[in-house]
Amino acid sequence: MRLRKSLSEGLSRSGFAVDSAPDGLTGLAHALAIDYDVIVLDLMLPALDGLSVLRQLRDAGRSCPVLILSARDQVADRVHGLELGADDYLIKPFAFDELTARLQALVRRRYEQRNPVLQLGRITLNTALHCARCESVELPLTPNEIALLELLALRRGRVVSPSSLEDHLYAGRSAVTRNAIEAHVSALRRKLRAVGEPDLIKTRRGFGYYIE
Amino acid sequence: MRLRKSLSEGLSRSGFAVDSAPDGLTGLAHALAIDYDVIVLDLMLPALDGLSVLRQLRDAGRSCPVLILSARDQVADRVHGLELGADDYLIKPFAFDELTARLQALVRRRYEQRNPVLQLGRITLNTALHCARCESVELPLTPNEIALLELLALRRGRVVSPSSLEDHLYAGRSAVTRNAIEAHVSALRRKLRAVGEPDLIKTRRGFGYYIE
DNA sequence: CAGCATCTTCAGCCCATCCTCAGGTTATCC
DNA sequence: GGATAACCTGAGGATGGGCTGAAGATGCTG
Repeated sequence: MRLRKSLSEGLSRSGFAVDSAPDGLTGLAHALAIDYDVIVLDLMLPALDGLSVLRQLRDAGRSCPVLILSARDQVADRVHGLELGADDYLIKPFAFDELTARLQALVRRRYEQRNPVLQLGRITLNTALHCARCESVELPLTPNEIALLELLALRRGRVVSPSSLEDHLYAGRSAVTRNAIEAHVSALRRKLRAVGEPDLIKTRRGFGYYIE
Repeated sequence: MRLRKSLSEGLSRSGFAVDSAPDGLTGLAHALAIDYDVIVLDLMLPALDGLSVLRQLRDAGRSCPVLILSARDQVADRVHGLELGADDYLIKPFAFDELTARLQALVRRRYEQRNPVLQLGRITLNTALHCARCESVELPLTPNEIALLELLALRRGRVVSPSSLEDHLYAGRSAVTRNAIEAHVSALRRKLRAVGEPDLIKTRRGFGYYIE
């Protein structure tokens, strides 16, 4: 395909080390074998379409940043791609400079560990869309509840103190009772319990809350 | 510049491996190329001022700890620096010991963030989760007991005085009997004994407690 | 302005945790 | 080896941290 060849050459000239694959199946195989800094994924692919590649990549637990290339009329697919955990997209035809700029941004972001999709047990948390799903059922969380869940998820494996949670939820604004955080955690837990994840958020008495 | 040279030499003598740069531009280049443990940043620099160096460093996603050196009248800059993500600051002129102490604190904090797990004999202590395990069995420690264990573990190899332990456990709050610490050590030892580590915490009569 | 969703506070409950006391044990010093 | 101070430890009442349901406060939307 002409686009693939010219992309490869252009990106190489821009300083990227490029691997390219002629179809979805080989691409997926590469992506599973090698931990790339970033993946450019065309939605129109032979052998296995782009969205399936993305889904299988994410199902395998890979968090590598993915930029989708789509035609102007593939709006639904694009949205679907973002929900599946794509990180960015470009509409064909695009300016080459735009592509390199976005790829660089994605690579940079990767090192800040900001993959927007986090898997927490059976819960999938998308920090870009600010929504949480349990096996494709969306949880009806309020803004503060989502914010809490994201704060804990992004720091998973560490205990987060209530005061730190306060700082992030009410950045600078008026002081609230310590109980406000507790109330939100309580509500959040109730909703998690309803979908069968009662122990996602744990308490470490005297220190704060944590996940995992 | 005299300050730079004497700082370099002093820190080297104190056991730090030091790189130094004559101006902001070279400093930034070094900082982007190498993942330093900690950066000492003078706000008054030729070629590129300290705050710009800091901003560009953070924009590039680098989280390396930064200690700012500023003159007494640069209050606004100092505040701005902390907002940009500096971790500590010192006002010139400063005591050299103060600098090394703070740098060590920053390095230790960074180390703890990256590697929050300490191994003490058969006990694994996770300072991020504030929990202790003995061969994957979690010890049922109370907040004060965990805090005590962490304090001793992070200073292992040196004796920690009861008053220093008090300071950390009851930061500023009401004074308690000296016996309170003893009681907690006692409880902690009992739980360690129960998993077969009876001699982890030792007493140096007249000075305090220590590990190892 | 009414209706709705969300946020915050209140109050009460439960129970893990704390601190102190009192008496026992060990090290240190002469 | 005995006196003394430092340290240890078990027990129990008091404390307060954390949870939760309900209700008032706030703010957004149509």
